[in-house]
Amino acid sequence: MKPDVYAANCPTRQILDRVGDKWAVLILLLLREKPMRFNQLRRTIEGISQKMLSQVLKSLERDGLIKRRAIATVPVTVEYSITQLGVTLAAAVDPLRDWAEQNLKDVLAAQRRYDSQQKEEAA
Amino acid sequence: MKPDVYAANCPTRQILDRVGDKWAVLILLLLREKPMRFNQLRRTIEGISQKMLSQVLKSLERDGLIKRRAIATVPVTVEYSITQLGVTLAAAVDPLRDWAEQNLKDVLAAQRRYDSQQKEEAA
DNA sequence: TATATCTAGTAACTATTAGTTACTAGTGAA
DNA sequence: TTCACTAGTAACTAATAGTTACTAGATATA
Repeated sequence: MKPDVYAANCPTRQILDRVGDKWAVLILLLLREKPMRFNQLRRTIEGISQKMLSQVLKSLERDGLIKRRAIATVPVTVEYSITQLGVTLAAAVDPLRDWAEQNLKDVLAAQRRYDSQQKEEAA
Repeated sequence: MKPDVYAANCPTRQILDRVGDKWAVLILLLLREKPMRFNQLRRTIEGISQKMLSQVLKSLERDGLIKRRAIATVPVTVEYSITQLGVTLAAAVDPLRDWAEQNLKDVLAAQRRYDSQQKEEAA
């Protein structure tokens, strides 16, 4: 049976929503490079708050995309790393990032066209 | 110069955010199949409200991913269709949808594992 | 000896966004 | 006469995102 992403109860849609999380994707791509600690992630990802980082890490761990390892140092450090499942998701995100980089100019141009059109109509 | 998606001001991140929009992706994939009217979209995509549909259609049009065409019928009908740029974005989203369909079981299993683990620790 | 900094978060609060519901106006059908 | 259809918009509420202050124990700095 083929899943219908347009049905509200479709679980595939839940996963698309999760990928839609702006921070989740960034964290996943970062952890693919190398494991990182909490504050290390916070410093690297500009604009993320402690709360959101904590929240998103938890949900990524819940989904089996990353794993959390507490190391008995003083103070305790926690290392986050990507799982095999996470690696495959990150790979599926790559085409999207590439698209964004390649088509950024076109999108910005379209926005400018649209905005000036709107201004004209308002006048 | 390589864009840094981890920098807050990176325009590529803006595009990732837009793709992150749960409704936008669904609409894009639908319009790739065939052009559709406003209420037709609303009926097909379960759970979307008039307001969100209107909002998302507007921003997709602004980004040059879809185009809007008003047809002089009575009452006026409006047809939305995907642009060439939109087609390329939809293609970049495909691997993601495929990933979701293929790995849904693993993700749900990971969630169950995590949740029962948490319950244990709470007890 | 105080003071600041580091660790990984949590709690309380505010701001922003998502979603709900009712409404527009003109026409055709039951 | 009342309902349904078209494509939205406006006002409101609910949910989520983001901000800020705080925890506790140790180490470095002045």
